Amino acid sequence: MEKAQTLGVRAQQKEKTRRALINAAMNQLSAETGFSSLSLREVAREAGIAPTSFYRHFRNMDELGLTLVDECGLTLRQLLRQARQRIDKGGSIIRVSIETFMQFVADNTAIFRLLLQERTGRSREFRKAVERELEHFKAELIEYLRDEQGFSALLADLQSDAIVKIVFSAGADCFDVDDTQRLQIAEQTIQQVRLVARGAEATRRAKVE
Amino acid sequence: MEKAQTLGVRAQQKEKTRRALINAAMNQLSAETGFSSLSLREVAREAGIAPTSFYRHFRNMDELGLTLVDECGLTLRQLLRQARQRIDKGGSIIRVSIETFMQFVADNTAIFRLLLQERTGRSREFRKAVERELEHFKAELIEYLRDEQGFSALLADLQSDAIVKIVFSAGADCFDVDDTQRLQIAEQTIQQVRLVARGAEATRRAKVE
DNA sequence: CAGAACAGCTAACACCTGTACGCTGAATTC
DNA sequence: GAATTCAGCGTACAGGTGTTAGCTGTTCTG
Repeated sequence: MEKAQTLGVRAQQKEKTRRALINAAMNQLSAETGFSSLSLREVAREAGIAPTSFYRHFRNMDELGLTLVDECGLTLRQLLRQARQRIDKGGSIIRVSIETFMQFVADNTAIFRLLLQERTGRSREFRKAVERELEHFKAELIEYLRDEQGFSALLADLQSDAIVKIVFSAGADCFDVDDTQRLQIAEQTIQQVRLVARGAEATRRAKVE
Repeated sequence: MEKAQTLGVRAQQKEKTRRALINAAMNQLSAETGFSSLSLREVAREAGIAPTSFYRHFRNMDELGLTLVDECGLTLRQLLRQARQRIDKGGSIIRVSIETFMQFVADNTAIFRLLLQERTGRSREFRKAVERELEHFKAELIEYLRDEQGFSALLADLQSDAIVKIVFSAGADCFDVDDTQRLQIAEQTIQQVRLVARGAEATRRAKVE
């Protein structure tokens, strides 16, 4: 709204169809097909524009894909940051974070699948982009473990890397699963993260003594 | 050899071109493209047969893909089982298993990528197939933790699930990486698995007391 | 208000895709 | 040795793909 007025009718409209393209891509992703086998023409069709008009917004499909990856990571991180603020009113940080994460996966299955899928597939550029997102999570977790929990830099790194791996893998487990099963997975993941935390704690003690 | 004689010239030749198709698919996988965007025609071309002859061996590309997944899981499991036997002559089971695993990933990058990629993508049937492979690993690990290490069923399950997640995620980290970096990743993974093991140990103690 | 900018369009291109059909020649069977 | 089986082939079709070139009408700019 506020930006729209300063943007002019034209740019406003352009942004609108850009969103339409992004949404169309996300919709087609939620079907059975992966991003790599989805076509410029079909995306354009669903967005309601001519195939050739696609190029007014993205140089090719890959550019659209990278946009999707960026957006997905961004919104997920925002969500988790909000969740962490809610913790100050009491509650386990592990539990709240993981439950938030799982809720995100359930709500945005298609786009989260893109994230996980392109982590191992497609072009190197895609993989780098996803890895960058995972690094963001890891970095925030490291900061927390070091500053709030007093872990050494090395142990914080090792620990958070393991946790990110466990949590994102658990996210992948949620794809073909109903709500109650998802809650079970969340519960299991919480316990696993606690396992790691406990191991790190034990390691710290062993080194201090 | 021994089977070839009883198999007849004809069946022998058929098996040969079947392998050619499988190898062709693996080769094309090692390029940049994922399995979903790889075409029957190109695979047939690389295998040196006419496109239509493909159907003499597989009903469609998906059937070929599932074959690939099965084979990959099978050889990896055999490798790990061999590794575990070598352990009896001394050496940490964690270290030997993970180093074997990482070596496999380095040698069979293309097909391992298929495994990880189809875990989150494509048809439900593919995902189920990959999940089945992961379950096999988990099951063997559970057995070891329960019988040899004396963990409770619940704790063994929790622990091995976490370990499989960590190790396979680490495998994904090896894609765009040279040999020395891969060794670093292996080292880090070993420490992380030990973290989990230590956490599980601490949990067991806490429950006993 | 004239002129530039530009999102979106249509038409057309060269190419690739999966698959149906029917044939051929060698291996197999009886 | 005649009959059958069947892996592999060539042809052909209908439909999809990305991308180029050039037009149109609206919005923005000076």
